[in-house]
Amino acid sequence: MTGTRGYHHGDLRRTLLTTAVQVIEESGPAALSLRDLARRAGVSHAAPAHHFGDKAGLLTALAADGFDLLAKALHGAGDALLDRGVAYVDFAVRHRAHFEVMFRADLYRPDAEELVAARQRAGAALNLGVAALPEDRPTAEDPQGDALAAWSIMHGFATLWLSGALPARIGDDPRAAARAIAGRLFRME
Amino acid sequence: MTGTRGYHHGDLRRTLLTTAVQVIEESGPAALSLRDLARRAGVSHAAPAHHFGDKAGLLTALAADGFDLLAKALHGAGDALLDRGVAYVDFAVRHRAHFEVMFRADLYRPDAEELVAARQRAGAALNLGVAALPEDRPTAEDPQGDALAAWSIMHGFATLWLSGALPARIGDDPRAAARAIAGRLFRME
DNA sequence: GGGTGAATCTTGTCGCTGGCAAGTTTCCCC
DNA sequence: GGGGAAACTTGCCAGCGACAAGATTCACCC
Repeated sequence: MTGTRGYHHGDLRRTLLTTAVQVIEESGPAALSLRDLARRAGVSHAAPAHHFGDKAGLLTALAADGFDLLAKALHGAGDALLDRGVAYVDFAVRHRAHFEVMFRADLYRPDAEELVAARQRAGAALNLGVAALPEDRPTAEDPQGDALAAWSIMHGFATLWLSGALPARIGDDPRAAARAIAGRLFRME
Repeated sequence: MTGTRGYHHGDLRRTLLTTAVQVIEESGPAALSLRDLARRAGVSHAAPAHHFGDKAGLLTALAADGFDLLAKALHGAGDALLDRGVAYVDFAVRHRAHFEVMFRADLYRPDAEELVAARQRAGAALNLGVAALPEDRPTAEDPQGDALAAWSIMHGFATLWLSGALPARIGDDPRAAARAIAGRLFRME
């Protein structure tokens, strides 16, 4: 299973995915090329197609990996909604390539089985944070609205951060900035 | 200046931009092709390069148009922050193609002169809404944080809406949904 | 230990794309 | 009406994604 010599690469599928993440982090999803990935892995230009079918197939697998990583990150962040919100932003910054692909449904096949399941796991992890809010908050009658508001503000901050649209005075610590912003929703803490 | 016959197209630059918007709305920015645009406009495959240099040049112009449209939409929405927030989401939904390109800096030249100016105009229109908040709100000491929080929640909601990631139960009226979400920030209204 | 089917990877090809170079036609303005 | 600039053309090249057909190796079972 290990070793990269010989006719068989040994772990080409994994290699292609991790290399794709590097390329996307450096140059964005638009710059990704299956032939370039093949060259970097030392295989022929048609080898990737065997594992993923086509480019959308590779990005589908990458997005599914991303939703699974996100679900794990959220679960590891504790129960409080604020902590989960900060973990969401932290995930977006640390796994920028995954995050950028996950929410660009035109790049992959959003109805692929593996992907739908992973996305559901991440969604469940998100909603759990809302259940930890105090029950006497003013908006307690509409927990789905609370979840959507929390998701929106953290997703928006993460997206703006990654896009480089934020002014420089924000600083370079996305976790701290996210915590300050998120605290304005509800009286979280 | 009008008329589309003859060797000179007459209004090719404008035609290419509006056609690009249609294509992006239907199939996303990744599906955009300069040669396809040229075919639809009835000109040769190299004609677009004369007006925009390359693909990034066309998208730079499209993004700049988008920031200008956004600035106008925000100014036309009244002074209240909540109304500006709803107008932001409304802009994203109505001008989906512009919006998708505007926040994908890897697709264009973010330091182009025309674009920087347009983005500044839109940013100023955004910040004006924060100035209309009541001065006795608890976070009044940090108006820039307020602006960032408001921008984040509306940008996040718009992005999630466009990406199709939201559950169907949200309904089909983005303006109403945005207003309900935004009201949770501050005691706006 | 040998054979067989499946998985993995290769080579070759096609149409499409973006970008460049060089040439042609038309417009504008003096 | 003439000259220079602007707008558009044809022709070309390398790179890409996708497909087809063939070569090599692996896994498993007798």
